[in-house]
Amino acid sequence: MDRFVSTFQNKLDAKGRVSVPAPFRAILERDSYRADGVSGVYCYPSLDAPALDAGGERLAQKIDGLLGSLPDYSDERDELSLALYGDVQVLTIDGDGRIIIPGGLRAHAGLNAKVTFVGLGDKFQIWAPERFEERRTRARAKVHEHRRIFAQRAGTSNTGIGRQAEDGGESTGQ
Amino acid sequence: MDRFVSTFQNKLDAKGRVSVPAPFRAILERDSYRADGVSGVYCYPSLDAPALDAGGERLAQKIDGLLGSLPDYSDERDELSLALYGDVQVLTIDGDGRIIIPGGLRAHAGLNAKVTFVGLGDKFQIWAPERFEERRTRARAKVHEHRRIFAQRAGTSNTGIGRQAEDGGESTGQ
DNA sequence: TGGAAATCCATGGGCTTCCATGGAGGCTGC
DNA sequence: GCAGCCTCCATGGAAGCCCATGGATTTCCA
Repeated sequence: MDRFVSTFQNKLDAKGRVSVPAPFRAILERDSYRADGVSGVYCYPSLDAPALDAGGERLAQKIDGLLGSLPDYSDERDELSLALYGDVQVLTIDGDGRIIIPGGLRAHAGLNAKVTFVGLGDKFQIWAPERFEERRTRARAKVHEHRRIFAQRAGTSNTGIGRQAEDGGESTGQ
Repeated sequence: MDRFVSTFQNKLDAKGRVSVPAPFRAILERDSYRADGVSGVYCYPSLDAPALDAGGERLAQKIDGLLGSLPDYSDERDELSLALYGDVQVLTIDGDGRIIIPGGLRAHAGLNAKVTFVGLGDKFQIWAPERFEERRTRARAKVHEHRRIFAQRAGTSNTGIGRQAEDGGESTGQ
């Protein structure tokens, strides 16, 4: 299955447009349920971070799945879908591979001139670069902390995961 | 499958007309059982909220299914069908994408100058903006309450849903 | 192997279309 | 004849579409 991986930094222009990194775009196209390949990006404020969560059909189905576990037309379901679906926006990718990030979402993530796209497997996130760096530093520290646990679980094999990340090797999309 | 998502705020004019948000309209058209694309909107007072529930063919079929699961001629079924069908109105979308909300429905939802449309997946709701904000806040709180349950159901992967929030960010369509 | 050509991609800008909104008639039924 | 409803038109702003550019990478051929 396709996975969103790696990070990219692109510019947000005066009209609020950003290029979606080409690799992400390719995944989104394959993930579209529409035969015509016209794909949208489901995007909503992250619940746990000043960032945006985004993904394709697969991500949307995941939300469906969560709500599907509640009985149809129960009060509870209505209430939860109001919060989950109500905050979602479907961003369309234009002919040049760009999306427009609406003001509300931009505000939530504190986006300015540049934005960072981070692959997270099933989905990706959109961050303001500064905030992302900060979060990344913290995350690396945590990974380091848990390194031994990973190593144990992973047995002898060496995936490289759980080692220190010091590469700095950004795969900065241009 | 198409989903109603995101929130929009439109004006109710002096004649009681409102534009149905274009994305919702597109879904309704695809969902229409009529080849000509002329679509109606099934609309009725929400059972548990000062709002209106609305949707297309799919929604109507879902209600049929719900009622069909109850025994014929049971009191339960009679009551429920009265509640569900009794107040249903089929609103027609005019050439400019607007509907007229009849007085009874308008009263139930307490609509005035502006109305908020919120997507709930299978259907959407129409709210008075103030009441909507209130409900949205409550709903978000509930999502956080449920975060653990959601995190479990979502499996190992991380949709971000159900984790702790620190935001309060808006994501209002337009 | 080195250099030229082709390709991909992010970015900028202009232009057209869409969409929400306001208002003017016209049809119909009472 | 009047009220309610529907159709049609006008408008401004936003969103989407098309084309141009320039840099980086890859391909290909001499």
